Amino acid sequence: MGRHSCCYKQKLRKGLWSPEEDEKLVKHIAKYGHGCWSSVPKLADLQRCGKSCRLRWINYLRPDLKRGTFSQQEEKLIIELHAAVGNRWSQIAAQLPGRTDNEIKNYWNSCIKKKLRQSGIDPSTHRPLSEVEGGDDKEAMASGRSSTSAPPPSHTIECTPLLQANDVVVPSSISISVPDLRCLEAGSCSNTSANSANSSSEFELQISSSLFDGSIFQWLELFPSKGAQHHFDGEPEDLKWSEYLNGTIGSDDGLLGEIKKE
DNA sequence: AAATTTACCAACCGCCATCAC
DNA sequence: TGTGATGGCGGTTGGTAAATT
Repeated sequence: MGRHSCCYKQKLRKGLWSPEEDEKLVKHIAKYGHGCWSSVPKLADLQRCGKSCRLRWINYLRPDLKRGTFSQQEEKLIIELHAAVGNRWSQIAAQLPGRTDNEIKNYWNSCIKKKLRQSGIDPSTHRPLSEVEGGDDKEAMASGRSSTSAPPPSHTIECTPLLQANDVVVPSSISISVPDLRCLEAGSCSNTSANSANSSSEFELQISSSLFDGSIFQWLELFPSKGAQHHFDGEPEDLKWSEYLNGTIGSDDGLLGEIKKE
């Protein structure tokens, strides 16, 4: 396996996306949807591989992205979810409307980890550093894909409206049945049986939000082909795309409008 | 003011899962 | 059933802005 086949093709650009490329991609998706990602570059006249287009769209161009700094509540939720599911960023991102797994991952690695360590908590195990000292299976638990990372004993956390702060009304309740919810606050850890790797990995998230199913089609329903026209005609070149999209589309009425207010 | 370090984040890489043939 | 193509995910890298010396 290895590399995506389309990446072998010649003349594919890499690195940062130019505004022109962004525009092409957004226009194309607004008009046709992404369909098969591998065909997007050709149809949209982009010298990129489909994978790259997908990533760019998901992480940056999607109109339902929130961006900006994470709120306290979001941060708390990330920590809780990380304690529950480990480095399964996509699952965590699913509970944070408008945030991408990449964004959350970056935030985790650059900020939260540090904060937790400073508070004496091991970011991998969510246990007090004093308990974890010695190294052991530190990363093992957090690495989602590792077969040894099967989450431990089951607990349930209920997250009631967590993201209202930014006018984002999301999951009225998230019920997570997880194997061993690690202690989130130093010293409050009562359950230390963190190594039951063979415990059932039952994990279920119930989310009531219907706003972010991550579908371009949903977006297109909300802004039927209007996106392209409305946003690309005669706009200043130097406008940053993210701001551009978020700002303009977000200010539109409808569900996304509500979500966007920041 | 210049050099160096740190922090942040966009994007790439490689792997796995799934699907179609 | 086997194989290749594709989508998706998590880990990692590299560029750059900000902070510090």
